Amino acid sequence: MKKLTLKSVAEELGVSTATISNAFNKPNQLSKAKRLEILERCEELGYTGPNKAARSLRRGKTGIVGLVLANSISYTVNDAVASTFISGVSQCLEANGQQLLLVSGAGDDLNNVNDFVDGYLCYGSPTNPNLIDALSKTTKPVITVDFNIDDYPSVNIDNIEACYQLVKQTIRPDDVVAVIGLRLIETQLTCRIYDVPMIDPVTSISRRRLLGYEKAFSECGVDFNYGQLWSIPENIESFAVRAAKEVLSNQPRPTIVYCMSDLIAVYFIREAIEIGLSVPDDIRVVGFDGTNEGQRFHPNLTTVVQNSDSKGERAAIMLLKQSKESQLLPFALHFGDSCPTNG
Amino acid sequence: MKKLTLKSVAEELGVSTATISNAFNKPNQLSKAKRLEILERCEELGYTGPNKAARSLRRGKTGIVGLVLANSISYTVNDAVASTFISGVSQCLEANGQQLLLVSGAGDDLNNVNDFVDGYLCYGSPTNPNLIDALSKTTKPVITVDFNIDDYPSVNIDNIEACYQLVKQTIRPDDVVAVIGLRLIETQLTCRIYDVPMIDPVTSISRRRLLGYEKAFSECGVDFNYGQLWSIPENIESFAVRAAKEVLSNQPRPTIVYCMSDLIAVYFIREAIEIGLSVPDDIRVVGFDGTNEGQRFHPNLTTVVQNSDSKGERAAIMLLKQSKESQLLPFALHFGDSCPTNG
DNA sequence: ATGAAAGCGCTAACAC
DNA sequence: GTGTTAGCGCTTTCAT
Repeated sequence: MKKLTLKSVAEELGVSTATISNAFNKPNQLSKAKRLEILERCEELGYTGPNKAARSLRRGKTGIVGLVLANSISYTVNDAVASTFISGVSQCLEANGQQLLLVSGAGDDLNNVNDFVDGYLCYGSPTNPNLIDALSKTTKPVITVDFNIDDYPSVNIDNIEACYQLVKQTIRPDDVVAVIGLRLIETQLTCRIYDVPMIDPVTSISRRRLLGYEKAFSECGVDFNYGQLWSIPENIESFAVRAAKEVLSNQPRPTIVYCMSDLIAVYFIREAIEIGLSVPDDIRVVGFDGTNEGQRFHPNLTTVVQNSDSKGERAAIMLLKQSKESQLLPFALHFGDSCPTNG
Repeated sequence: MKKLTLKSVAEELGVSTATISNAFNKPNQLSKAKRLEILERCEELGYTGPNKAARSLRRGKTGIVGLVLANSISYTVNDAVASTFISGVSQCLEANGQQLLLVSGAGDDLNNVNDFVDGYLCYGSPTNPNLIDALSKTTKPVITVDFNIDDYPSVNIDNIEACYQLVKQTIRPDDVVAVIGLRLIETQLTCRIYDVPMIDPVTSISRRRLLGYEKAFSECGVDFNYGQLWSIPENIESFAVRAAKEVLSNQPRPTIVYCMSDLIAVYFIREAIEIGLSVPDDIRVVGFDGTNEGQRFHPNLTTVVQNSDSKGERAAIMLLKQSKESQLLPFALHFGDSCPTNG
């Protein structure tokens, strides 16, 4: 069987390549009858239409969107919040006939993908800073989410305000506080943060959350210093459990713990129960994200519900519409059994 | 700034296009000195190397692998088991410099992706049967996972045997049994299955699991008919909760429930506890998959642990190595608190 | 070791 | 309405 190309098919049917191309791409450039006949004969031959790779070379559009993640793909797809974001993105892309290429945030550059994508969505600051550089240099459109690069349009929630409100509505004057953050510093360690310089707030969503907590602590007259602040490098069991154990064994033991993800909160509660504490009676625990698991969990988490899928959808729409205006999305506080309001 | 192409750069440097190409692709086709000089000048100009899309047109390889999912992307990335599979795939692909393109199992065809990928990984039978057709017709290599298409190499676990063993080690002679399956029939409904024809075992992993349960029920002399069999269309809360409620309100109430996913089991237990039952004292619950959440959950699930990430890794390796031999991967039974062994 | 030229498969501009 | 042709950016013979 000979290779099926526009050219070979055109020869076979005795018409020019342009006519075949038009039959597939520009219906009103030729008579309906001829068009239908061509399409039918093509189907007989097994020709499913012009080669998309070649078309993209000519047109300069591939129909593929690159989604640059903060971390490796393998880590990211197992994170409930990120998955929900991807879900929103893909919903929009599927509806618009665009394809989704996942790009690791741990890669060195965009060389292997840049020529295949029409634009980028970036979900969180890539761990490899080279990528930020590559993104700020590319000629393709870029939308950032949960962080910013240069003047690219972005999608965010007001993390500072969310955390501020969360503390305001849960803290009590005599509380001993602990905070478990996520990627507050660039390290692969679970550790307490004393006077280490943290990632800047523009890049780091966690840093912004911390600013919100701190503002409320200070307004409420609650002691908080960086000996009460832990950071874990990734949102996974091993790090979360380790941090939980450290926090729980600290003296005086905290009476309320603010976790920068629901997953951290879930593991924290598990560890607290393990050593015989009652949540929320002995220790109150607050999450962040509003994941399904946090709601399935017992006790159900007090948390900030952010709609990660609509974040994804918005970002994708912005990219497809070439919108230049950044968006600030709403959030909602949810008060579950892990920490009642102070109201 | 003029456009940077192999040609424009070659002119700029006063050498031929082939030389530039060789400098990037075939180091030993030219002197080290010249090569280094060219690379340096290219970097100065901001030329990062030959356009990958054009290269792929010429070479016929893109470095992109298509991962065809059973369902929509948005559904799949939120499924813990599927995410773990994707994780394994991406780990292998990242290590080999390949890119990952996610393809919805609900799409009509592969036309928009086929020319951009070097081959396909298929995780579960696509809901749109057109895709199975498209896959069996493509000239690109295909590896299937958890199901089979024609003679393409595949990766599976022995679902029949796993379920057979699971029942054998948990069932008691006087048990009243219920089974909650996943996609046993093609419908969007949660329902009991009486005499509806189910999807065939070659395509359906759930059907094979059912065969394993049934074999053990029958060997153990436990009654089981399709009035005790429910099916839900997707592995999500709404369907799982509905099925759980139906099962729990059935008379006589089951004493043991086999769920075809850990997620179903988790929701089932939640519902059981909700109506005042004790797990495992009043009702025993068995899952399938061995997800992290199932182990975080209280009570910890009895389940079949399948290593979804190594499944993904194996499948990806097979595709990259062009291996033609199908693989059967091991599984392990885990006995948690949701259902003790009968031994 | 380097350069010239063909062509991967297609689309857009223009000619008829 | 249909055909001819240039060229998207590259790699690969084949000469030199």
